[in-house]
Amino acid sequence: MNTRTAEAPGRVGDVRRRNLALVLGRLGPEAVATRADIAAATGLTKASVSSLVADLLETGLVEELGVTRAGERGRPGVGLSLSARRGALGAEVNVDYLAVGVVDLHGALRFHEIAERLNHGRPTQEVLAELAALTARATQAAGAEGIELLGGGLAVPGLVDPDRGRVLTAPNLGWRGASLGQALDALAPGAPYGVVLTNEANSAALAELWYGRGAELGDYLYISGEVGVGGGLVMGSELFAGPGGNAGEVGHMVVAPGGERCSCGGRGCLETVAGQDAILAAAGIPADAGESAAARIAALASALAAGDARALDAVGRAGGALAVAVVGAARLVDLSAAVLGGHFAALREWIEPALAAALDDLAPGLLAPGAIAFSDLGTTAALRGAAGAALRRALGAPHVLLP
Amino acid sequence: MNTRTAEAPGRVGDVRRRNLALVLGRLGPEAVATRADIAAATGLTKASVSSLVADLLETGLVEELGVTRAGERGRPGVGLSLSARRGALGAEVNVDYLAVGVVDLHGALRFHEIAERLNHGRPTQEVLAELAALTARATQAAGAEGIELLGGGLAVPGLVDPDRGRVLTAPNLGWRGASLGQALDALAPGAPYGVVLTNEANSAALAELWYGRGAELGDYLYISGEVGVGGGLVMGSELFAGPGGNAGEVGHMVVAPGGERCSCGGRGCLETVAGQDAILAAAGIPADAGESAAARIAALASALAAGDARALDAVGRAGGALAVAVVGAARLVDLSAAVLGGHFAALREWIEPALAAALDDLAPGLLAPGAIAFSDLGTTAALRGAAGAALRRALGAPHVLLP
DNA sequence: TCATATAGTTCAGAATCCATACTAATTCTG
DNA sequence: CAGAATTAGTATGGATTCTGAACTATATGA
Repeated sequence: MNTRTAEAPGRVGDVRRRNLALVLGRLGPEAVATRADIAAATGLTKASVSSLVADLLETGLVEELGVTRAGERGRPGVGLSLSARRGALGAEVNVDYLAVGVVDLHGALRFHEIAERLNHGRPTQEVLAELAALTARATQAAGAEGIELLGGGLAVPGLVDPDRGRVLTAPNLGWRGASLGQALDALAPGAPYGVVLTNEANSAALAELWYGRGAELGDYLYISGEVGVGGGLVMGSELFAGPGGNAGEVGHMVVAPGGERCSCGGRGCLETVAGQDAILAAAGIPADAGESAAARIAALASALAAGDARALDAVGRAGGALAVAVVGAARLVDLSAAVLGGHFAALREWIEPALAAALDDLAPGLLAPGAIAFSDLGTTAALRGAAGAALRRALGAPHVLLP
Repeated sequence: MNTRTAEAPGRVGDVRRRNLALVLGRLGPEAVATRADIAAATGLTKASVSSLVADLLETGLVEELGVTRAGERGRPGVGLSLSARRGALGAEVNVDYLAVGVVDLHGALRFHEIAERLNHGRPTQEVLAELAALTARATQAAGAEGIELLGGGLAVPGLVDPDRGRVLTAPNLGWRGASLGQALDALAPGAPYGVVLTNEANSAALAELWYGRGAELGDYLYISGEVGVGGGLVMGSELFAGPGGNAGEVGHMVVAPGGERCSCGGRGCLETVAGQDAILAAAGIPADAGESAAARIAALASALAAGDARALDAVGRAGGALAVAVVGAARLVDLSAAVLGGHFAALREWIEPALAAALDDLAPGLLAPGAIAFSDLGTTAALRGAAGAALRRALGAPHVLLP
């Protein structure tokens, strides 16, 4: 490697870019603050804040709300807040559905549409064309509500190269080396921050941070149970992407050294114990052609509720395997919590005790009680995360909206 | 958590601080460049580089070497290089020795002294007093060679809080909650960048990056085999410390879910299979009171060379356990290499094939051939890393040396 | 010896922040 | 109810540091 990163030189203007983002950060989602509040919180002078806010108002990201009723002495301040009239598009291609949505700067999901489709094996172009029709409706709906789209994100269940807009490999879709290129930006035409390709589990991990259980947990590992088992690491309120951008691949951590062979060629991967197919097979739920994954998980839940021994054993082993991965993450990168989504959230009632018991055996006291949370976001997680990432791009670089 | 980190506002002067460090980065260890080279490489104008270099010359971190013989047309440039007359102190307290050294800005170990001591259970104050005597000799030797010390680092085998100068827990020394405070800075009196407390494995991981096998590998997991098994993550040419500063604790990743109970209270930790005591016990090497760890490892090597079945099995299992941890790290944080130090390096001949075979079984193709390296730094690793970290502090913040 | 090429310096102009002084709008007090 | 006190926000001048263009310095080559 030895990539001596040719860092860009610092210019005088960089200071302003940084401070613009700093001020925006103080407004956060839905938070209202006056110029004086911001000056006190950031350490900038009132004069600088005034100047910065003037620029931010011009971008349209920030709105004045009028005088705040302080009830105290002195001139009341003017409330500032992120504008709910700016938003971003989120889209997801998953194995059994397409989904799109629009999220505004207050974090509200202002539009949402989901289309059940079995996408495995369908040609990339065909899927994208259908997705474009959905996003066109989303864009129109946003326009009707007075929302201007800043950018967008597309989440897919696989490894991606966001810089080149390529899906490197998405085994559960049957995609490999698909270049999306212009088709990506066409999902949100004219949006100043463009459309970025992301990994579905990574997006869901971020959605948990911004719109779910993540904020209260701090730094955590998100594990998504879908056909595959994916994940994302959130540290310091950011996704940790890793040197090559593929961090969080918990599905292929080794949790059972002498275990079964995995589709990845390895052995004893988490996916071979806790993946959808693995759990369902171990529980003896038959694979019915054409039946959706959600339906099979529901059947498993029924079996568990009825006390079926095979099912209970399968889910218990999945919980134990998750514990091995969670301990590994806690030790290796010093995480203190985990959030489980996908079928793990659906099977919470049975996964949770098994996981807790295994944690207590493998590393007692490592995680605080309550450190394992379960996602409430369901199928909107990935698209909310993808849209949220676009919004963060805007909040992190507001200067591109200035002349 | 939700620690909305009160980021400092950007000031105009920050630009210069950043650019000073940027120029220093171009000089790197031993690299020679002219002002024009630096301007071309960084994107700064010649005017800015001249001004920045003038400041850096004043700090003493940089020296002019005189005219470079270009042999080409035009005025020859003046070579610039980091000064070998600036250095930092490195010190290590380990279970069976104390060690100190002085490393200069060219990366050369200019002084080195090691004192064999069995430190387990000795009072902190007593050990520090003895260490201070060693560092006093190191400081004097540095002065005699014309080296000015910028700062220092002290590495200990345990969890530390660098900000407060506290050893939280160092089980193998029997230290717990020891506040070093002023004793730390007293190791390098008057050094402008102070003395920082670090974890021994983390320091060794960095030493590998700066002075060992790390630069060629890029991003890697360092695993140190000592009485305990420690580690450090190096990504993007930096140590990844994790949210709480305790990342890299590979010794207690779970590698054998049904395995033995560990001293940490958990079960199946890497340390229970690959720690010094675990390997020696499994190999049937008796624990002789007063005998140094190095001697026992040597005895194990003899047994291995003689083909002793118990010894071979013990080391083989350690290699397999290491593979589980390495795969976990590769998946979770997208690392592509590992460096093994301590007794793993001493037992390389037997560890290496076992590890390679296990990797091929658990995750074939994940790591490139040659991705597993073994350290050559021996007992100097931690102190070189601790000194190197002090030098990097200086190179990253040269402005503190200016009036 | 002079043209050409490259290294490095000088200086004016622009961007930006801070400190200070100012204006604006509200509550409190006599 | 008028003026003092308090807080919000704006305007202005000075300091820092970058860029760009013009300049000086020192080499090679014809």
